[in-house]
Amino acid sequence: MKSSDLIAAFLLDSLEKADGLVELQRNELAQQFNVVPSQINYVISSRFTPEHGYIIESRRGGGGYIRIRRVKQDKNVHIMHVVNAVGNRLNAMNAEVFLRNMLDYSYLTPQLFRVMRAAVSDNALSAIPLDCRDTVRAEIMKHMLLSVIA
Amino acid sequence: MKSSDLIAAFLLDSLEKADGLVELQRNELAQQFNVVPSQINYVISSRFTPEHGYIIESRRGGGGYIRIRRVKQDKNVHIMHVVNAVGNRLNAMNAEVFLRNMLDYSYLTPQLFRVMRAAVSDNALSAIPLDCRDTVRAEIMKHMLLSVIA
DNA sequence: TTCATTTTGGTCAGAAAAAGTCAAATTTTA
DNA sequence: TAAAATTTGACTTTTTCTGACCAAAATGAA
Repeated sequence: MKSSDLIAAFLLDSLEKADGLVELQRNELAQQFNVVPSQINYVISSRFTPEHGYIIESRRGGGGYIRIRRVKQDKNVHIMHVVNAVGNRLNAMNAEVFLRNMLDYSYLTPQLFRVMRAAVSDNALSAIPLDCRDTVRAEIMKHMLLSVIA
Repeated sequence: MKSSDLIAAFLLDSLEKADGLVELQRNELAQQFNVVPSQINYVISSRFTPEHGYIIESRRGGGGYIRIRRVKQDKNVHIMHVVNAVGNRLNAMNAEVFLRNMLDYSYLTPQLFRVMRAAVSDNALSAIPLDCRDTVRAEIMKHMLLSVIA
């Protein structure tokens, strides 16, 4: 059995027991599974992404941690659907369409709509080179949407 | 739990109870939390700055003190102040600090706070090269804040 | 008053304690 | 065998903690 799978299984189990919220210390966990610390990052970034329904938060320095939060999917199915529909790239026009649609269905308040539109607007993202702007926009959009669910 | 967080929590609690004005003795407080005195300075300068909405006054010599005062401001003024304070670059930690402060003052709803935090988190922006990430973050933050005012 | 002593708080740099990044090397899978 | 997934470790960044030394205010003696 691969280490990554073992670690992922452990984290899934912990999430189950802890009702969707688990906090870990990278070095400690790495030691428990006898792998280098950066492998914890690999496991998380390959299996606990927003697309998989998880939000990651972390802190460095003394007393640092990595926190994994599972977002509920049974409710907010529509929003999850949008998250998946966004995919890897998202242009400004489609972003607007998605947002307006959610506003129309009252999945978003008008204020939330304005803020999210501002965040993914071409104005806000103008410093990003065109070739990766839509990728970044997709990421921001997905993270914002998941935070609404969480 | 980190000492710094414990001390900050204690100070926030004191501020709450004392209606926004608290006065302390550096050495005494350091002793209570079993840290060196300069750590009190660290906690204050990392968490109770003007940007966070606090004013610090102090006096040396016999009967010396450190006074922390929370200042209340008009909502839009405060938000504009944050917009200005953001400047051209903004790292993830300061972003969090600004947002949390606005949340504390009820300038943002908890949901708005979560969404905005998600939008400027390092996770959402990980596709952007490090050397321009903080610039983009600053832009996104400012656009979102302005959309709240508008 | 003047000035030495004591009592505070202030600064800063370095150590320590985490987590993050990236790309090369290896292993697995199709 | 070629592509994808995994493993590893060297290097970076962020945050916290500590201590040595500095500066200012109060106090008391000469």
